[in-house]
Amino acid sequence: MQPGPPKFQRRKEDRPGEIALAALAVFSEKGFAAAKLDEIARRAGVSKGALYLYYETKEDIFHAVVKTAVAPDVAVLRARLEGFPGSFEELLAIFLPALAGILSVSPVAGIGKMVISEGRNFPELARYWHDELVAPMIGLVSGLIARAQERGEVRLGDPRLFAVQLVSPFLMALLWRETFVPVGAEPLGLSTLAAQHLAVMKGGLLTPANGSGS
Amino acid sequence: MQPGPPKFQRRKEDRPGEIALAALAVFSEKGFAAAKLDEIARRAGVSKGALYLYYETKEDIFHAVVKTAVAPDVAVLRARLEGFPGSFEELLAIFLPALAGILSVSPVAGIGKMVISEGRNFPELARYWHDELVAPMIGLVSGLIARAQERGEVRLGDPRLFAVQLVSPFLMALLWRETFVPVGAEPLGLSTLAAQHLAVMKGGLLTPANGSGS
DNA sequence: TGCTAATAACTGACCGGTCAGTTATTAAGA
DNA sequence: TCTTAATAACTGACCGGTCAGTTATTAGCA
Repeated sequence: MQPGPPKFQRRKEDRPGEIALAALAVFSEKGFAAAKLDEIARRAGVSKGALYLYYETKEDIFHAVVKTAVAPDVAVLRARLEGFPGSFEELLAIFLPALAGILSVSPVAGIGKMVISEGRNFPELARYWHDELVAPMIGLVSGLIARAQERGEVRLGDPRLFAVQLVSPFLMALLWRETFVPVGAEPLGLSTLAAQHLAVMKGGLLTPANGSGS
Repeated sequence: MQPGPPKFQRRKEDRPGEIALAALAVFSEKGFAAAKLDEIARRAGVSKGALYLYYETKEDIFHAVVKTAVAPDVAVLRARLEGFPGSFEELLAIFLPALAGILSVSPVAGIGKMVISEGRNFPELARYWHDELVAPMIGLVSGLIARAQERGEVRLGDPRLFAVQLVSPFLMALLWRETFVPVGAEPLGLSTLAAQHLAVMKGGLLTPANGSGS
């Protein structure tokens, strides 16, 4: 009887991370409900039963995915914004291209789309995402806008809605890419969009003293 | 044996419309995959089997929903845009609030979110929606922008991306309402958003000769 | 160093519930 | 009476979660 290659190895340390990585891919591609645990297990190189050695439920796996794959990107963006020293116009010139860059690369895109897709049927997912990521980011950006308004750099208006105006084109570009490009639509150029959006926001959001002078 | 009220009535003419109406509600609430035919049938006041007297498959029912519930709204908007006589600035002042109004009321919102949600797993849905509604509308708006650019009313840049900038805040507001408001987030005021977005777009999208003068 | 007992990481067949779609049957309506 | 709209019971595929059994790995002992 040849021993042959072993059927599996015991790698307790690595499994959770590998499972979360595989789950990120499958969740991004299929969405939460349509993601099959069998496929996550297959891609992670383990059996389905092994998933339950490290995680309680499917939702538990999702939370792990968010923590390991999304939170770091957000933390970086957050740190960059919080400590920014320059004017609001300079902040915009940094922030918009940075956002475009992150969305091009980071798994935030796929997971974010998933939350939108499945939020209705899995409220825990929506609540977690909102409380942990969306609300703090919107609050941060709104605060920056409010302070710029006090300094007279930004026109009057609801800072929260200005924040929506700032980020929404990128959200739409992301959804466009995930939804319509696969069925033949022309992609939206993220970097061009960032540049163009920056120009328009400078002209429309900043007060004349600041906005026209660049 | 009392005859009692009849167990059902034969209403061949009305059934398809009633089923489509019930399906619209269920699809909007649950999304395509999670919408159960049993529930659609129950709300339409028929048995599940009756659905199959009038429609071939679940996807077939969805196509009926789009045709009967969404297309009319889009046609109205389209007609209003195509025949608009005034300047681009005047067009904006009509178009943005009109868009906000339609999204507040029409089932386009729910169905649109559904297409985004399920597009990945049901490409037919995404293709149909894109080809029938999204692409024509984007093309129409882009065309209007391009003509305004030729007249010198709008700044230079990719008209398609300008169109994205114009409509994306409303898309985001809609997704916000459907995704995060149910789990406790503060709603975004659609009409305030329209007014604020109009002001910013006037300042940033129109050329100085046109934009500053209102 | 080699042999064996003990441990626990891992497997994969299975179960219960769900749901799109089917069909045998009934009864409304002309 | 006859046609057919409509019902209600049914089928079969699918999938999250379980668990009895298997095997890689380590510890104990000579």
